[in-house]
Formats: sequence, structure tokens, C-alpha cells
Amino acid sequence: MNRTKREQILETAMRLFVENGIQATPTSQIAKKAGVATGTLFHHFATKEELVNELYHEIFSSLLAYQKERFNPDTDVRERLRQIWYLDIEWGTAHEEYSHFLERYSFLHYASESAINEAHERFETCLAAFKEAVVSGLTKFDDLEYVKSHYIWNIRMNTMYFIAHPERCTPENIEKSFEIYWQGISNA
Amino acid sequence: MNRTKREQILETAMRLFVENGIQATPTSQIAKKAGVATGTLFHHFATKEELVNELYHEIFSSLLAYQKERFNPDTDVRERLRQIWYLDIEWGTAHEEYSHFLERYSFLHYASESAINEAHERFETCLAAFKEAVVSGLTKFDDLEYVKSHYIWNIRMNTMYFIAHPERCTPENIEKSFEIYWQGISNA
Amino acid sequence: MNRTKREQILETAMRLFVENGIQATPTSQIAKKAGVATGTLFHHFATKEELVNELYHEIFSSLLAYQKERFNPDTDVRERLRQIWYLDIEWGTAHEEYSHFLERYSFLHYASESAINEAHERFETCLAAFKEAVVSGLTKFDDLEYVKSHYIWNIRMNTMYFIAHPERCTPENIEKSFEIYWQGISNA
Amino acid sequence: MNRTKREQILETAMRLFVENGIQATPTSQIAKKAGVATGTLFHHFATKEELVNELYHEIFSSLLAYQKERFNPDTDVRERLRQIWYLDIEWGTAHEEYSHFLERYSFLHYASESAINEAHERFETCLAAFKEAVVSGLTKFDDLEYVKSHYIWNIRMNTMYFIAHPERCTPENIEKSFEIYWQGISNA
DNA sequence: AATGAATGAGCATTCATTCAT
DNA sequence: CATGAATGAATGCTCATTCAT
Repeated sequence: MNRTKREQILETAMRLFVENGIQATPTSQIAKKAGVATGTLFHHFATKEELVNELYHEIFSSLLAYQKERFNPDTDVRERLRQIWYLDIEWGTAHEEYSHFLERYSFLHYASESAINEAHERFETCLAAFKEAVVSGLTKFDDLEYVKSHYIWNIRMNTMYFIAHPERCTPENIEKSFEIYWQGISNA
Repeated sequence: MNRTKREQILETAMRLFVENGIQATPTSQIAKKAGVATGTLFHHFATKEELVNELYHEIFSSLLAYQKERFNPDTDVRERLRQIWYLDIEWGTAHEEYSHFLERYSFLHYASESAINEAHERFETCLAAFKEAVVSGLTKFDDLEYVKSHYIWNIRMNTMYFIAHPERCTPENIEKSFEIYWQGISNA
Repeated sequence: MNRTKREQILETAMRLFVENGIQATPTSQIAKKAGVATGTLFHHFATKEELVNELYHEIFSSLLAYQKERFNPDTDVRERLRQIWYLDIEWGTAHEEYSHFLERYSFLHYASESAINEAHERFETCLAAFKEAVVSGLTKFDDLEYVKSHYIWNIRMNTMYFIAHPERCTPENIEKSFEIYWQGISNA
Repeated sequence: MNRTKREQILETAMRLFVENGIQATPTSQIAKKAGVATGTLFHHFATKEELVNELYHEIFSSLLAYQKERFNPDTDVRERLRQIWYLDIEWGTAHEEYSHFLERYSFLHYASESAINEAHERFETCLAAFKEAVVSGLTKFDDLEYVKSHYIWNIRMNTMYFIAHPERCTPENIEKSFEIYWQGISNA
């Protein structure tokens, strides 16, 4: 029962955060729509912020787990970035709500996008590929931060695009989207 | 004196919105830091939303004016997009606060970025270039919406990057940033 | 011009007070709809209350003047009350807005209906008739206050009724309404 | 404890509404004088209007219950109206504050006294008697609306009178007041 | 663990009134 | 006289959080 209520709260919160925004969603509304008392919400999460962060960590862990399971590190840089690109889009379009929540969350913690950056830094595999690309002169711009930022904004844009247009989310279009990314950032 | 108070309010509001977020900035704080009474704020702007929108329109008009003055339409598509890219980055880095405000504003009106999209649509010159590029098969992806979205997210990313790293905001790097954009999206 | 603006304010105020209630009508609205500046309103009337009272006195004077002009004192008590009854209804139905304003006003100053009572006391003719009726034993209830209150509430009720149903405001019905009043209060 | 706070709020609100008027009584004052936090008031009543309506319904239900318990329908029209007259005055003078509140409330919902009219319509017994009186030609004026309005204003007037002069609220005077009412309206 | 009544600082907004021009 | 920008106390209402049961 414990886990159940906790999960009800998390699910409801995510849905409402995505629909109306995090700041615009009162905890009272979350509790009501989750079918629990307001006290119950604060029994499981000391503050609203903790609830938000908890949600973020669960979602981000899910993304990490998804990628770690499927990632093959024994490939060249381009292929590794291609893998990550595909995994991000696959996971993102398969979990529309999570993707929208991550957008909301990263904006709330907007301050030189450090939050979302930090997050990605935890996925060392990803970071390693960027570093290797930069160091080996594969990128037009030899600043790691630029390369990371460029990836993040582009993967966000593409994920949002494919979520908004599911009918265009075909293997060819995803491949094309990666080409657009790669031919842009790489030294032709 | 009229213009002065009104302007004090607008300036203070923008600063606070950028620092703390629009939703997180109380009108009372704006009034206090602007050195006016709360009633004065509501004398000039009927609601907080009107103040926010007024700010948006003033800033957006400034951007539009800047670009219209400098844009030379008698060039090929790539050159026109290159001009817009430069103008966006020039204006954006010269008005850091405006850029941050636009980020805040467009997120508040977040609905698959429609707000910022619509806004850009008003700059017909820009839109025409995208259309021409798509129609004449210059782009890898022949969907106008993709091309617009791709531009917007990339120009936002680059503007934020150059604001965060002013020392790297050199002609060569801007040119490089455009190359990254253009070699990505175009059918090179 | 002075008198004009003042009158515009008074007229507009009355209309708005009747439509929306006195407390619910902001002075700013009165000024705007009257086409004058807020400062102008307070130039002519020091406070909102003064404006309200001024309106009351103008209207009440109008009623008084109307009645004094037409009243014939050389008749018996019943006939004098009948005259007042008719004059009240004639004036009240001919000036619907004034009647509604008086209702609003007397309610605002509601406190054992003293306001409206006092007002009527100034019309000595009326008061004298009540006194005579009571003293000479013509009324069922020998309390002057009862007789006054009874008259006031009944004349208000009848005025409102005839305003709401102008098609029934015929000489016969007015006569009937007086009969209802008189046969009630008098020692038939 | 729950019921207690809610009741404290209702009681305090009624007292203040009667003393100062509904519009002139801030919710903050109600909360303070009731000894609760402002949030508590809005926990029990979503809006000030809801609080006002709740008060009205509680009071009106009390009146209805009082009358339904005591009313004997097996009597002629005059006797039935006489019963209602007595019940209204008994209840009204026994609950002065309720009576004053009803005056305040019905004026706030002022629109040719429809609110108080509607309310009485719910007491079908009362309405039925009026209808029977009109239809059987017992009244001087054969318009049901007139008869209802006439009753309402007269019972209000008499209730207010007996509240203001409790020493005159004797059986003989109440009987006399009914005679004044009845000999007026009826085709004696 | 779960509840939900209670809290009160905080918020957007209103409005009668003032005063410099 | 007329103006309307400026004022700021006051208002109805919100919401994250607490706590007794």
C-alpha cells in the first residue's frame, strides 16, 4: 500500500507538471487527483521540491538504464554518437511524458542549463564520446562545452519534433536527423 | 515623468524576470525595486500578464527593427540565412538580458514552442528563406516545420553559448557556428 | 462647462449606482463613463460619500418640490394621504431611476431605516397627516412610528410594483392600491 | 473541533454582516474575530459568496422547518395566511439576527426582490394560499404577483417593527398587525 | 502510515483619494 | 477648473507545509 500511494503521487504529479507546468501545479491538486490526503503527500516527500527531484531522478535513471543496457562501446566515435542519438530518440518518443517533464524540469533549474548538463555528465559514456571527438579533431569547433550544448539542444529539438509528429518518426527520418546533426558538428 | 516610471517598471521587471523567472517574481517586488507603489504598476499595466506581454512586444519589436534595417534581400538563400544568423547572434549577444527574457517568455508560453515559432513567422523574410530552401530541395529534410524548429533551437543554443562565453564570440567562431548550422541542415 | 461636468458626473453616477449598486461602483468607473478625469470628480465632490449624498439631496428635493407644488392641504386626512400616495406613485413611476436610487441609498444607510424616516420627516405635510390620523383614532394601531413605517414600506412596494409592471399602472389600479393601503391601516 | 471552527466562522460572519453589511465586511475581519486563520475560512468556504449563501441556506432552512412543523393546512384561506403571518413574526422576532441577515441578503441579490420571492416560492403552502385567495376573488387586486409582493414587504416591515419594539410585540398587537394586512388586501 | 483541518505569509489586484502640472 | 499619474492600504484568495488524531 505504501509503494502504491507513493507511486500514485509520482504519476499524478508528473502528469500535472507536464500539463500545467511545475510551478503552476499546487501540491493540493496533486494529492486530490492522486486520491490521497495532502498529509500523505508530505509524508512521502518532505517538500514539493523533493517530489520534483525524486521524479527527475526516477526518470533520468530510467533513461540511463535504457541506454546502458543497449549501448555497445566497441565502435568508433561517430557510431557511438549515432547510438546515443538513436537511444535518446527511441526512449524519448516512447516516453513522451518523461520527455516533456525533463523539458519542464531543466527549465525550472535554468541557469546556464547546468542542471541538464550535469545530468548528462553522469552518463560518462556519452561524455567520453564527446571528448574523444573534440580531442581527435573530428569537430568543427574544438570546445567541449560547445559540442555538448550543441548535442543537447539538438537532441531535445529532435525528440520534441518526433513526439509532435509521430507519423514522421521513421527509421529513415531518424537517420536523416542524425545526419543533420553529425554533418553539422563534424569536420565533414 | 510618466515615461520614466513606466520605463523603470519595465526595466526592473525584465531584470527580475531574467534573474528569478517570471512566475517566481511577485509584482510587489517589481514595484518595490522599481521604486514605485504597487498601484502605479497596475496603473500602467492592467495585469501582470499585460506587463509581461508588453515587455515581450517591446523586445521583439527591437529585434525585428534591428534585422529589417540591416537585411539585404538580394542574395541567395544560404546568404540570406547567414545574414539572419549573424543578425540574431549580434542582437542577442548585444542584448543579453533581452535574450534571456525571450527564453523565459517562450517557455512560459510553452506549447511545443508555438509562441516563439509564431513570433518568427512574423518576420516574413526569415520564413521566406526557409520556404525557399525547403522547396528548392536545399535541405536534407523537406519539412518546413523541421527546418524552422531546427533553426530556432540552434540559434537559441548559439546565442546562449556566445553570451556565456563572450571571449569566444569572434567573427571566426560565429562563422564556424553558421557553418555547423548550414552544413547540418543543407544538402551539402 | 463647470455645471456641465458636474451634471455629467451626477447623471452617470446615478445610472451606475442603480445598475450595479453604490458600493460596487468605483469612482474611477463613474469618471470614465462620465468622460471626465478622476481628479475632476474629486474636484466637485470631496469624497464618494459626498457625491452619493449630493445625489440623494437633489433627488429628494425634486420629490419634495413635486409634491409641494401639487398638494392641496385643505382636505380631510384620508384625502391628504390619498394625495400623497398618488404623488409618490406618479413621481416614482415617472422617475424610475430616482426610485431605484432611493432604494439603494436607503439600504446603504440601513439602520432601523432611520435615514428614510428622517427624510420623510422633513416633509412636514406628510408627517402632519399621519399624526392627525393617529391622534384622531383613525388608525387601527395608535403608534405613529408604526403608521409611518407602514406607509413607507407600502409606498415603496407599490412604486416598485408599478415600475416593474407599467401596463398595470392605471388610474383604477392606483386607486385600488390606495384602497388596499387605507382599508388596512384605517379603522374601517 | 471541525464543526466548531466552521460554526465559529458562520456565527461571526452573520454578526458582522448584520452589523456592517455584507459587502463592507472583509473576510479577514471575519477570520480574525472568529479566532481562526484566513486560510481556515477558505478551507471551509471556497469563496466569500459561498459563505454568504451557506448562511442564507442554513437560516432559510431553519425558517422553513419552523413553519412546516407548526402549520395546520386544514383551515380556510384567511386562517392559513394568519398562521403564516404569526409564524413569520414569531420566528423573525425570536431570531433577530437571522431576520436582519435575510434583509441584507435579499437586498444584495436585489433585482426586483426576486431572491426573497423565489425563496418564499419554495414554501409551497404559502404560495398555495396566495393563489387560492387570488383565484377565489378574495383579494382586491387579482394579480398573484401583487399579492405576494404585498405580503412580503408587509411581513418584513412588521417583523422589523416588532424587533425594534419588543415591548409592543404582544398577542393583541400581532393580531392587530394581521388585521391591518388582511383588511387591506382582502375584499372585505 | 494516513488523514485533512488548520495555518499565515504571500499574491495579484482594487480603489478612494492626492497633487503636481 | 481640469487632468491623470501616483499612491498604498486593503481585499479576496492561494498554497506549501504542519500536526493532532
